[in-house]
Amino acid sequence: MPKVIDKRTAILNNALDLLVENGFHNTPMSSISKEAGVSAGIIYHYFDSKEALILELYREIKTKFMALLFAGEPHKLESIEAMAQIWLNAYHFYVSHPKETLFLEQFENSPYAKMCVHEFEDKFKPILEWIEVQMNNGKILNLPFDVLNDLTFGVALALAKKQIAGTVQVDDALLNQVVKAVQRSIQPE
Amino acid sequence: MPKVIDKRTAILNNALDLLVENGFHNTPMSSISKEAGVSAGIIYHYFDSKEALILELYREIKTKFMALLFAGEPHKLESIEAMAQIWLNAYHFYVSHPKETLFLEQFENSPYAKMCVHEFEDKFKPILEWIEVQMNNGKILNLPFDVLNDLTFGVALALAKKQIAGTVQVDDALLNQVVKAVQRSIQPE
DNA sequence: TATTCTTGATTGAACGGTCATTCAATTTGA
DNA sequence: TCAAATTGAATGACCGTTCAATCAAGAATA
Repeated sequence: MPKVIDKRTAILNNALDLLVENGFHNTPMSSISKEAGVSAGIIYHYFDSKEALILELYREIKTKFMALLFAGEPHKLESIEAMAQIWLNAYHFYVSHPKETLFLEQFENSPYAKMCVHEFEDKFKPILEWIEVQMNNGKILNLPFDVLNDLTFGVALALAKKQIAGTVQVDDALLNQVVKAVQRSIQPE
Repeated sequence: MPKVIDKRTAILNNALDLLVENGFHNTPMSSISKEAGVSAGIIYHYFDSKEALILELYREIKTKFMALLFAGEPHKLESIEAMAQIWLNAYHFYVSHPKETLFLEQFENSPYAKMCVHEFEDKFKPILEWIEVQMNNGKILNLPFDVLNDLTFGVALALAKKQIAGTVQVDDALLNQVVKAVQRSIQPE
């Protein structure tokens, strides 16, 4: 029985680099195989198609992201502090995994998105319930979840993308200011 | 001398529809010509290449957006009200020009972006100066411009995209709440 | 131990489809 | 009559995918 996973992960790793660098459509399978040091055909031994390869990459990255999102046991924290914890978890994932972040962005803004974003929806259930409780307690503005998302995590992503691009230098003081601004925006006056 | 501009704008209009619907790379020139009711070759009479066509579309849309962004003479308004005015201008452009908005998004998240986004940078000069004044007066948090942007216009864009996608229904009351939330986030406590 | 056997891994040339672009020929309209 | 507009078939490049052939290595056999 031959090795296994080495070549598969080599393919995935190099695919990530190239897909982020050149975009999905300007990344030929041939360039992925070349960069990974394997033959053109072998990719089709591990993946059904280019699309399947990209979907698999998405699933792996998104799973890793989800795991880190709820790190630090935010459910044990009180009220608005839990939100700050999750917000910072998201932000730190983004800036410490730039390639993964840019991949997720490209993926979720592509036609592929429809095919499997729903797979991760139920991971958000606990956070949705938590938000409902906070709203009922008057701790958080009573807004649709998607709108709250734009006001909070959307800002984290946008800021991280600027940091990744080098457009802004985000130090701890600035990050703190932004967290407070985000909290202020979603709290009743 | 034959007509002129009809065919050119027919090409641009149909290109916009198709590029937004199918993405840049899944929109063959042949489909654009077919949809516009012209022959395949004529596009190259009006545009040097597919890339040139896309760049031209971007320039026209971005120019239209910029013009509307500063409508209502916000410079005559006081303080934080001006910001709300511009914010609403942006939001209303987005929701009333969904195809244009999705095109801008796709364009600015593509490799094309580097080629001409800088062309519109100086249009922002006046707003930058206005912000500096507000900061010095303690009306706005002293944050880098890009960060302020994410906290304000980034939210407008994200919300508009959800509205376009039909994910959330944004009525005037909700919009008002969001504007206030955004204002709160960038004001010193 | 030495020799097949077997099965998955691996190769890379070749196929087929798509698409941006070209251009010789034709049409249009002043 | 001329120049610009227009056509659409042809060209050539690119790229996803296939596949017949080869390889590698453990299992079975002698």
